[in-house]
Amino acid sequence: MPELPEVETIRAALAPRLEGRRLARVEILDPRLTRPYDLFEVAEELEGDRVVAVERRGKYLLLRLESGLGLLVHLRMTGGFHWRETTHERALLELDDGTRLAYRDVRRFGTWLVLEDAELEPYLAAKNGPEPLGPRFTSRWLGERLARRRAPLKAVLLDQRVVAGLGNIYADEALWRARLNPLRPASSVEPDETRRLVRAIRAALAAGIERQGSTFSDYRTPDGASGSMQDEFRVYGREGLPCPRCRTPIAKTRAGGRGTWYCPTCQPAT
DNA sequence: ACCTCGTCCTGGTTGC
DNA sequence: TGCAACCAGGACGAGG
Repeated sequence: MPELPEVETIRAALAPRLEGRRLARVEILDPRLTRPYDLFEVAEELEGDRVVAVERRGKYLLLRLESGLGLLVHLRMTGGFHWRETTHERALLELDDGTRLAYRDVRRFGTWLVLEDAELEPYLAAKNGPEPLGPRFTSRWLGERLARRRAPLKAVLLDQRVVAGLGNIYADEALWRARLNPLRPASSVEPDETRRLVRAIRAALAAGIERQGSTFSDYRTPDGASGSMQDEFRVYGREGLPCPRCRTPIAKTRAGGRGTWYCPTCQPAT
């Protein structure tokens, strides 16, 4: 499931080969991709437009086009781009250099949205809080958001308006690094714990980017390569295995409706 | 306003 | 061995 490190890895792989290229052909193979809008006409409109930048905001990929339009892609669970032919292709981009770029999405949760230049910023700002690796994500900001929420800490971290880009995996990994229990009410987190959490979120995501994301089911880079972050998971998916810090068996619970792994010793309930 | 839960979707895993 | 039920989860909408 692509989270910030996986989306950033995909962005970095696409940018050098997309930027400056014209979209010679745009084909939507699965109409669900653009639901609730009908993108078939817009797809035609995109043809001939030139990609000027490939950006990432939270878990969104943004293809900025010369005309001012932006193609906003959310990969959800199983979306991804592939330079080579693959299965479960839901859309195709053909570039003016003859290159074929396929959009693959087994489970079809992913979405494509085309917005005008002026609409992009308001849309992204409404969906996403600060970038966790950027200067706006401070312990003060996070502390203010946590203070007003009684939901489990992990559930609040999965709220993209609080911090953009965390998903189920990196939320668990960050909480382990910060030694915080995922089920604690968010408002119970103290200022020094919030500072630890900010550093832990940054470290967990930076490690993921460095390792080109984590591949254990579906995610691949556009070149078909696997990430290696899954070999570095401290808690995610490791029920019963020893905590890397204290050797206590990792426990599994549910938080915010999601499978949640943590160390009962390092991450005590209170 | 906040919180929880169901929904979307498919393939891999589990259990009988 | 076969097949159905279950499970995974990001975002969103319904309902409390």
